[in-house]
Amino acid sequence: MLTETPFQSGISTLSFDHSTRRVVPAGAHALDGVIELMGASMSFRRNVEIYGEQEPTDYFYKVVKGAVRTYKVLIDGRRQIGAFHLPGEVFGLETGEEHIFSAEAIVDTKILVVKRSVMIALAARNSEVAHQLWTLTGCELQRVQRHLLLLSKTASERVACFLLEMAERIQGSDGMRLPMSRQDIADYLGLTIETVSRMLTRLEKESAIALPTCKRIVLRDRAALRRLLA
Amino acid sequence: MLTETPFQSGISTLSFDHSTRRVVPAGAHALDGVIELMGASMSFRRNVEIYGEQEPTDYFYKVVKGAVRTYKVLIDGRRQIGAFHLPGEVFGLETGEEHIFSAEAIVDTKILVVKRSVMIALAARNSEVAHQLWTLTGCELQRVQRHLLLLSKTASERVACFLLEMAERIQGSDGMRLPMSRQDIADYLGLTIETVSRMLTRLEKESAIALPTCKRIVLRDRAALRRLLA
DNA sequence: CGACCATTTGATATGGATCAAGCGATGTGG
DNA sequence: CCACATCGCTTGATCCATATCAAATGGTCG
Repeated sequence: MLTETPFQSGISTLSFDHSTRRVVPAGAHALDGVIELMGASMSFRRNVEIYGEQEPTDYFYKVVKGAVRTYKVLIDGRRQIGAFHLPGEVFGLETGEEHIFSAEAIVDTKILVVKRSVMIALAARNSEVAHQLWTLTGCELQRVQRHLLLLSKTASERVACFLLEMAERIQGSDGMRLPMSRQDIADYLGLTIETVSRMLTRLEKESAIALPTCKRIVLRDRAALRRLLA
Repeated sequence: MLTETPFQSGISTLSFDHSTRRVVPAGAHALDGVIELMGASMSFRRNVEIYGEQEPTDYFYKVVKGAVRTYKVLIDGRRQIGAFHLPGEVFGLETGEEHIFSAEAIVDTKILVVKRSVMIALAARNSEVAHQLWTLTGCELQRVQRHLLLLSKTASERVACFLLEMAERIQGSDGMRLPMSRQDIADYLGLTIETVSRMLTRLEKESAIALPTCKRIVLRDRAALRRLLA
């Protein structure tokens, strides 16, 4: 019942990954490589929409510089942020015909876009690309599942979890500079800005973190934060 | 940089889908077909574990009869249910090396299992299978995203949303028989059993539903339930 | 019938939302 | 360079939806 094509094994060549700036085996980052090679560069100013919900899922995206939020506005006006995407990350990997979430630039942002149809055609001919399309989607699935678990925790646990997650993704010797506002954080965590602010203040009083400015956060006691991860 | 294999198009043959009991084009349900043809049948009694979290993701599963819940127990002892899987549905489609959630039979359940490595090898040779592996994972991603949005709603909205979702998946002329307990529903919706029970009672008082027995639920006014979907 | 477990119902407590005010950073024009 | 306006953040007071605790009811199986 299955049509067969010659089995594909091994790695045939090398390529340069512009996001990690290293030469890597083609295939190890085949999809990333495709985006780097074939992607069109686009720039979006702060708060500008990249795509809207219900628009056709015509492209895959990769953040080069800046930060992106995906979100959905509920009927009652509240906004749920689905994800933050930082430089090097691929987003827009949906299999449905239409986007479920909207995407906006949080700050001035540069992204690469590749036509979805091109990538799918490529995946049909190249099992390495197909495998990676699947793997990336699986990673996104894991991320959303972790986000789901986050929403069943208390406010302080959510904030601690968010800080540890961001610290892993934003490198910085003297703490990290968050690109997103308190409202963005609140809408990601399913809390209000007031609650987020109160929890940050509490963590600062407990010396778990320091807040030199409101966007810059230093994790002073990661163990204390991890103890909050219910 | 990409190794190429002959492009694969069209549908070459037909197959019988045992879950839908219809002859379908191979490829249209290629992955399902593989599971039906190659899957090993297994039976699990009510409340028996199918796999545990942190166990290696060695298999893909398809429910034949019964119902399955996937869940994670948090440090504080609370349980978050990630999904309910009903007959005909594929689960265990994770790309990571280890399961993030555990899976248990809700009632006496029959499932088909296929080795993950076999399916991945097949996907490497057959782009139709690869595409479907991706598509199914994408559907699961959508499902989890909808679940995430559910958790940002009020208690009555969550319950209404759950009932409409289940009604679409469980056919039954005179209402549906839910396989899961109130505790399962509560842990899926991030509520307590008391709150779930109260919301059901309220919906019954408002004539939106009827509760002939506690497991059997009749949707009497779907429009009223839909009005609750914030 | 009686025991057991799941569900419902009732009374009270509480975490986070809401409403409201104050504070601090950033930018603009004089 | 400073006064002032603006916007985002923090802090305080109160309220409410849902959790928690407790008891009654109902359904199932020996």
